[in-house]
Amino acid sequence: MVNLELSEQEIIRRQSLEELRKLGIDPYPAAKYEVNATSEEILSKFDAEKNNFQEVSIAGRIMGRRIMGNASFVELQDDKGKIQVYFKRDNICPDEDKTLYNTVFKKLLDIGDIIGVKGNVFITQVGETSVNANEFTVLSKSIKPLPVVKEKDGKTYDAFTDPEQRYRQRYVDLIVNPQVKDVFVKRTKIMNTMRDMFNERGYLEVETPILQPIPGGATARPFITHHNALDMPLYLRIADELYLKRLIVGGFDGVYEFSKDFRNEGMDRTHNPEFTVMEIYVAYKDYNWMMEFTEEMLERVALALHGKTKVKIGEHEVDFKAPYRRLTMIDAIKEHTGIDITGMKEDQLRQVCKELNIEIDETFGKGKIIDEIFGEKCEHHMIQPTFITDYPVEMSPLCKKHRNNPELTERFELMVNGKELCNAYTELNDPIDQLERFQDQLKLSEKGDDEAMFIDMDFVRALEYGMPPTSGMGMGIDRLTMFMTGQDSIQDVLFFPQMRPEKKAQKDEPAKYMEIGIPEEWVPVIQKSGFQTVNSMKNESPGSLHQKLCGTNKKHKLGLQNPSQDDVKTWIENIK
RNA sequence: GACUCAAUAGCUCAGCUGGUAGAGCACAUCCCUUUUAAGGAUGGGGUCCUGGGUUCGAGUCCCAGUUGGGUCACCA
Repeated sequence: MVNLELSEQEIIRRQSLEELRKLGIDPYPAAKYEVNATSEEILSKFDAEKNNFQEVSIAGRIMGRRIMGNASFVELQDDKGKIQVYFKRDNICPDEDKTLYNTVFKKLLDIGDIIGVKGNVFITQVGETSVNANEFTVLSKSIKPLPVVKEKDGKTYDAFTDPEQRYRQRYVDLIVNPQVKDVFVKRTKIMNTMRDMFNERGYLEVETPILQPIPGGATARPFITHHNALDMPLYLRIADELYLKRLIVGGFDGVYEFSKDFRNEGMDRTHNPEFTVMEIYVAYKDYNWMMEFTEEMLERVALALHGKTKVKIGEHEVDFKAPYRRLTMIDAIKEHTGIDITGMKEDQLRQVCKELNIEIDETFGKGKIIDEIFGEKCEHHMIQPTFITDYPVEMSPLCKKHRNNPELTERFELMVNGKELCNAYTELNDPIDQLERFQDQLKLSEKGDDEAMFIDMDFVRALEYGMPPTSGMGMGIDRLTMFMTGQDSIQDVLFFPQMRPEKKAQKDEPAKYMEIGIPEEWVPVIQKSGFQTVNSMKNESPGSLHQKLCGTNKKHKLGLQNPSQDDVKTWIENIK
């Protein structure tokens, strides 16, 4: 019996699957398939005069077919791209038996199937490099139809564009939208370029705990989980800073980690609950050194990706060529508001906010107010890479005080395209100062600031043993990838962005139908007729329900013996 | 979290002022023995997101919900 939940095309493909088996062809063979060329290699290196690629073996997914009697053209897509394959009946079937071409190829294969092809490369009359197939092998039958996207001269027809489906079913997105693949290839290239540079300098890639008893190193609401054996709460890390600095204490002079961090906060175009940050710590350096290191790194990444330092981000062209402009936070505020906040007290800063029409909270400390002014009035102006330096001490509890001004810290953030891209310090290594700063955070927390940092006494103890002067930097990899690939949503640089679970339509189990006397084989028919639950039939008239069921039976040629009207009447009466 | 837009065939989308659900691609059957999104003909395919309401009658109007997008807020 046919499955009523399947669409017509799915049913046909399942039938093809059976037909293949009947012909002795395994639609899901176990054996490896030897591949000796990719579409990309063939298209870029084939030379008719050299007559190379005369015994190629390629494999991929059928993305389009043009069947014309005893000759056909297939678009075959592999990891690197697409190539046309020419199927000629008498090539595939040199003998009398033409089944392989007429039945297997023409009728039983579909768009979406994965096949292997052996043949020789040639150029068609129209001038397209193609593989002339001598034999083909079914490698995997696809029983769900793929969205068909066609293109001609760079113009795309019927593109698969629904964001919800693209993110939920990324595999489909990757198959039919090849440019999506490119973003993720670039993402990996970005990380590899950084990794290469760090390794060349002898810094060590390390791994630190994701499950942490104290979520430190940043201010953010963490995810909380529970360890059964220890019977204690654990937090998913919001940063790896405190662990990496412990490693600097331990004697590594340079450590870095590409770390998945988790923050239990809102989601939008630039925030996903889990995201990737690269953090690096280098001993005997300060934040001035780190600025040079950072601009060198970004220049190198841009060059590796694009071969040039200029990158188009939205409507702007951003140049990652070092050096970048350096501007203190106070100067940035002066530049964009005309107000010099140097040396102002909290109440004066609140007055400034009032004048500038910036809303602030009662609980805000001095540092947070300054940050608010900067965020409101300056941040979005910083299109070209700009280092903003010297943040107020209150908002940087892990950062060393400025060598010339104890109100400030030796911290910088790099702003690109109006957004923060990275954050770096001359690290605080004075254990007594560190403890005091943690205690100040506690006071902020008592004042009502729910994002103030937790105190990590073990980290303080580590500093008490002595940490060399160190500079550290953290960079959002998702955001960097967005910039470097011109995507304006974080969902487009994550393979599997977080989504609400798909809702399944509520449906009663067959047993519930059988309780009121309905034979099991009629349950799918009833559900197909629109009654997903027993209760939904309650107010239906027996005559109408009877007609609908018989109709479904007939329409789908199920061949079931129809129930009598009295049967149906009894069923409805049995519903409680 | 607020506001706003959207959800119709496997995919992309029409569907007016409420009156039997439409197209292109895909699919099937046949013809054609064939070259570039596309040869021709015919045909099948629908829980119009879900649940209520108004109405003689709802894809369409109203209310509530679900999911997604956008803007804002929160948030580094």
